[in-house]
Amino acid sequence: MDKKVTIYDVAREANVSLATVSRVINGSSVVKQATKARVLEVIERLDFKPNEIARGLAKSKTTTIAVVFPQSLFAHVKDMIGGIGDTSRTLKYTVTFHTTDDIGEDNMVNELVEKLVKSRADGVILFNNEFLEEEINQISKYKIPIVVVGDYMAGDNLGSIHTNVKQAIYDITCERLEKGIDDILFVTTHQNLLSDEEMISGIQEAYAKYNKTFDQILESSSEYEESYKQFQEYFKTHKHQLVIATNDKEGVAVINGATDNQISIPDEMEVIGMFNTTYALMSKPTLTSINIPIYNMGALAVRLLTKMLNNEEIESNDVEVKYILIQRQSTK
Amino acid sequence: MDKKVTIYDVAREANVSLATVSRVINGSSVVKQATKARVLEVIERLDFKPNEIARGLAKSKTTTIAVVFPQSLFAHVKDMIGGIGDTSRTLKYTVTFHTTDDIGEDNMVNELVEKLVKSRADGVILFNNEFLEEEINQISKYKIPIVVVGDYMAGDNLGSIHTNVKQAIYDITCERLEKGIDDILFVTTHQNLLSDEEMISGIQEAYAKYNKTFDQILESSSEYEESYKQFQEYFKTHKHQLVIATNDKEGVAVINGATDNQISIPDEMEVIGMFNTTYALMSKPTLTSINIPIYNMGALAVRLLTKMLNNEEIESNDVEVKYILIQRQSTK
DNA sequence: TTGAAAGCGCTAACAA
DNA sequence: TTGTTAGCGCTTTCAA
Repeated sequence: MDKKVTIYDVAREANVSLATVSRVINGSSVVKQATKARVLEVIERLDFKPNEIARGLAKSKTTTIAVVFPQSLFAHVKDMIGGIGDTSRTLKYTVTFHTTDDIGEDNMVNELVEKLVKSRADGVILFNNEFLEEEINQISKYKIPIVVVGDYMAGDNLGSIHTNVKQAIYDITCERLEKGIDDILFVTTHQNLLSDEEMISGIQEAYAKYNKTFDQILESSSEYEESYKQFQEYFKTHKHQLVIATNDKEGVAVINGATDNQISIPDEMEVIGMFNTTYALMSKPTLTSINIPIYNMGALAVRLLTKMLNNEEIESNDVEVKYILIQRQSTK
Repeated sequence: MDKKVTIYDVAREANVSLATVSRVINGSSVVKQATKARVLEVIERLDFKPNEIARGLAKSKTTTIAVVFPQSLFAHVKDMIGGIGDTSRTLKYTVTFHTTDDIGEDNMVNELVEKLVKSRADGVILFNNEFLEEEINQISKYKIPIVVVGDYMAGDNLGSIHTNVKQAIYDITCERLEKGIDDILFVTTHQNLLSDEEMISGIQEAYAKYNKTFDQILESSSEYEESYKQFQEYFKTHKHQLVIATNDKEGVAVINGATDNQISIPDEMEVIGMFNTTYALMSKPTLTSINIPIYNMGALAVRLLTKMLNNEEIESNDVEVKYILIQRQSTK
């Protein structure tokens, strides 16, 4: 076990050429059964594990996909990692993770691309974030296939997995406006997996339909503690009929902040969160939330990307997944 | 940009041998300034990015570290990823992620090791889990350095980052026993980042010190929804003076389950969670929790591993990090 | 200070 | 069905 055993060792021991060994480990069908058996026996006996690096060099393919995301999006990416991990495992791809700061130092994107290119990842999965466009531009130069999660995107060597949040928000808003409820607050944070611009335009279009204009947007911290404090203050002097938050953590902060000010939820004020995370289950009252199939988005991203890599048939390189509104106690 | 530019292209363009180019990109000091400048200019102009795969093959080093964890531990690993990502980024290491099932199929560990060995990762970071021993045994055979997070471990090519939870639990328990509080319930889940055996022995030793025996242990689901239901039932017929949970999610489930049964916290029952996560801030009352510096543990794991890889001086390959009890409303 | 050349461990024509 | 051989793109002696 001391010296790494190579394909040469196997070849010598099995009395065949290394080409034959290579054929065996790559499942070529031309090898005679007897030879194959002999080679396999030797591989087993010597505990030979083909060096993926050497193979990568020879084939100019690494069967590696790079996943890139800003730290702040981690909470969302987290649930996706299950889907990404499982799928890439069954598809025999290795995944490398690259996190970026949120600070957005000037050369951050450059550094990232440098690393991606050097590592010769076959493809990359990106998440909707404020530097997305820049990232795509840079990476595309090197013809590396990209799949973006969280925003609509399609093109050459470029696909995406997304969900129609705009529609979701539009529907919710229309439903309230229909009932005469029009004091809606939209709460967002700096970084979000799903485009908050889309969501806002969803609300706006709904308002427009009822000949009203919408402009109640509040930005809060992605740190629960901070946004909770913010809402504790905020609800001393404010109250709305409905609050829509871009994620459950904010939603819970709203519930707790409002409750501290004796605002009764959902009677006086309704709250809706997003992503249907564990957070939504913990609050009192529990939080109504838009469920986004995060795990699936991860799985689909890997699936789509590998299809692109292997030139498989692709129905659409711009995949939409369905959301569902999960009703809980924070809405009527 | 179409054909990948290689070191040959640079060499030709700069009128030097590829050895010289190699020296330049590896920062060798022997190259004449003028030559170096010329080469760098060409590198820039051609946008040459050295192929890490080829380099890996030539040097038999990949500057890659593999991080392996079971899906169920993700919630904990999540916060560590920041530390792992940041540190490996500054140290110029690439990290690959490998998740394992919790099902623990027979050959799961074998498959994992197969992948690790083939990928020629320089080192691996493992997390405390039920298959840890098996994983270590298998991986060690290939002389791949390992750092374990979450449990004490030391040896040849083996280090660890851990925290003395046993002491933490021991202290907490003693403090109560001193006051005559001896009805303590310990709540654990199937998989945990920190060894619950350690924690339990911490309680037991405290009890022993007071000539009592401890045996109130409850296993609950790692799914909040399930454990919440479990505690809603449980506290219909039970009550304790103190509940210690192996993580905040369980702690919140306890608080909510008990509160539903009109058990007043902390007056009638105290609750302590672990890891000091956002969950602990959301509950009402907020949850007292043992803060474990998760980010640092990730950073330290990478640091220790890279030291092992580069034969740097190591004070101890068994690093202990400090915990702190964060007092909140769920304890008196 | 630089260059020539032999690997690193594998794949993939091309021959046999 | 198998073997020979030329790469893949870099690092690293050894000479010059």
